[in-house]
Amino acid sequence: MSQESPKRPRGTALREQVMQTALELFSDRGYFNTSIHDIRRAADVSIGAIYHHFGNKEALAKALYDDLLMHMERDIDEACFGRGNCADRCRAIIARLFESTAESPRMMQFVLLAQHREFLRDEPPICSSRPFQAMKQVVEDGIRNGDVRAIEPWVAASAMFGGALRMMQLSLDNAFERPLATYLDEVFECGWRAIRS
Amino acid sequence: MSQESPKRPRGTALREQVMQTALELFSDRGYFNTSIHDIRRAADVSIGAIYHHFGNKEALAKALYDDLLMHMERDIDEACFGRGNCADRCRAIIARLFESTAESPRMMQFVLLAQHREFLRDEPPICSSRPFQAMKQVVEDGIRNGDVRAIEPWVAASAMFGGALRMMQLSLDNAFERPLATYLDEVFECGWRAIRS
DNA sequence: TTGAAAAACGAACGAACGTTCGGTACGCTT
DNA sequence: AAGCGTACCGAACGTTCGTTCGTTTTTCAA
Repeated sequence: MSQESPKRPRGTALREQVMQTALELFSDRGYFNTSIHDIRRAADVSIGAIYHHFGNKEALAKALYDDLLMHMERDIDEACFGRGNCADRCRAIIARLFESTAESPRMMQFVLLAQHREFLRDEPPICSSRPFQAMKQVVEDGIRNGDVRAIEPWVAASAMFGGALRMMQLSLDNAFERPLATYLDEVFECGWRAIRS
Repeated sequence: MSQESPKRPRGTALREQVMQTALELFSDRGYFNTSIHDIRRAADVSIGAIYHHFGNKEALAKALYDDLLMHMERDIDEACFGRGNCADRCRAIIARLFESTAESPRMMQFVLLAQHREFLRDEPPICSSRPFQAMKQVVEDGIRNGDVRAIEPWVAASAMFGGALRMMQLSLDNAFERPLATYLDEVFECGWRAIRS
């Protein structure tokens, strides 16, 4: 009988414990204001365990970043699934992003604001990561079948999702009193008016 | 006779020398990857001089940040000057921001991407800084006199300028081959369609 | 039961960092 | 000339950080 001790998580459990703690500290105080010793203390694990699982501090951040990007990509894929229409897809993507921002603000904070290139030096810019490429692809498909005006795809993607992303940042900065989701209709309407044909 | 030595700048000249060097290093490698000793070496000044003028590292960053925000605010004010029309103002603001991004990419990088709250802990979020408030104000005026649809001001401002700001970030990440300015017409057109009545 | 690999532990280390401080150089007033 | 304040200098300091590594504990197949 293999029991997972709540006090001293072993194996995969410890790995996830460390990653979750690291996410909290990194997004609250920033990567450089968080030491391995801080993570050790907050996660109640040993220095050795962290280095056993991740190798070094930068690799821990990279593992976290990859994990969060994967989640975000899955969210976007799920939002598109079963929707053929460009407008429907865009709306579903924004809705999903808004939900994630409300439910897991730290995750969004890390992905959007992490300024990851300051500590992941050779990581490509976030605009070329899979989830953002997928968003651009949806708009490009819209241009191809005529739902969207024939404009530069970068411009179209920025116009469609730029406002929504800004609203997410503002929400993370606590600029709003109402929940982010209550702005969904207006935000989508603006983005769609910007690019529809 | 007071002569300004080019080799060993004195007074204000040294101060600006340090700030310019700090901007280069901070925006190239990031605040935490740049040590005071790095700045000392690159600016060819002494440690003592830096501390004499700025007090400490964080205060140097703050001085830089305030200076750049002031520049940006002046840019926006100048763009609006003499233009009463909301659309004209918005277009002029985006044009000016695009110019600044092309001319002083490091300045824009620092202001937009610096993730300044990671090292300026008690600085308010950038969305509440003067230049961004000014952009929101232009759109609010547009709503008041009917040029812009009656929607939540935050949504309208994000829709009008969110796409442009995203394009600037993409440009700073070298996502484009063409100069940023060549997208100006399309970017403005998208933003304006999003919010015009 | 045993043995060896994997996981976890944490004291200790060396390098790098931000900052200090005792000092010198210079310009201006008296 | 003398006195004074500002500007500048840089060796040295104390701290913190990421990382190492010898050791202990756990797991599990044989």
